[in-house]
Amino acid sequence: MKIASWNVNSLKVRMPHLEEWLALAKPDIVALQEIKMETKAFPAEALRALGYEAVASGQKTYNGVALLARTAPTDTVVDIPGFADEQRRVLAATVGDLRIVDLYVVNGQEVGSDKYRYKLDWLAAVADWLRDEIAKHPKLVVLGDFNIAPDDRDVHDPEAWHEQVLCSTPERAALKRMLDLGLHDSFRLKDDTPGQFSWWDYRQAAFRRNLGLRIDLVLVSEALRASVQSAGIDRVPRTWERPSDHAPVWVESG
DNA sequence: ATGGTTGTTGAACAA
Repeated sequence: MKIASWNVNSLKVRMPHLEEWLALAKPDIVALQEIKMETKAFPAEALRALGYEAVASGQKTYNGVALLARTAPTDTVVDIPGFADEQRRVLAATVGDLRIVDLYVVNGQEVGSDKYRYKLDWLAAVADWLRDEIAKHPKLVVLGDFNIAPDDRDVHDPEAWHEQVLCSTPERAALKRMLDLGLHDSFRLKDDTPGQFSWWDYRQAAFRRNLGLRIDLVLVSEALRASVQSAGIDRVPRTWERPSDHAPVWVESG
């Protein structure tokens, strides 16, 4: 069972890349972020033709998440319980015996900004929700664009990024509160080396110079931890023409 | 140098 996450930064632009990558990587479940389209525009039929059933929660211009699986996802939730939010950033569903939660975490723009405060409030609400989800569904996978680099191994230049957004102590503490529910960063179960990134800025030839951050994560619950065979980051689509700024990340379990 | 690139929408915003 291969489970992946990819921030595609516009599914309209990146649909050819998604199709190519599905054929290459053959994932069983894929969480997408930043589809940047309304739900009604989501290409469900094209994906079905490729062997994937899909659910989406989109909006005009920004955000938007979707979940693809070999069998139809059920029991879909698109709102954080008790947290009013017009932004379409979460999608939870059941696939087989797994509960999947796809997150497009708020970016936060700059430490101390209104958007940063929204990010921390949003993360707290999601953690509260996940506490209930993991109690109901022990086999839980939480994956997506977390917009947080878990620690300095995940940052190309920790000094430059020190206490900057995506790396600040309150953001990392919010992520730790999530992990403390009994979730594990699958990549770090298999690889403790620094310099393994999932996002590179479009500017300054950042990908070519590997000036990136690891901000896309696949978290697995304790019940799934021992089943993780391998985990990784697929840099290949980032080399393609007109790429997303994020690479797909994945875990193989079972 | 508060820069630079990309995407959506149509000059500004978000990342």
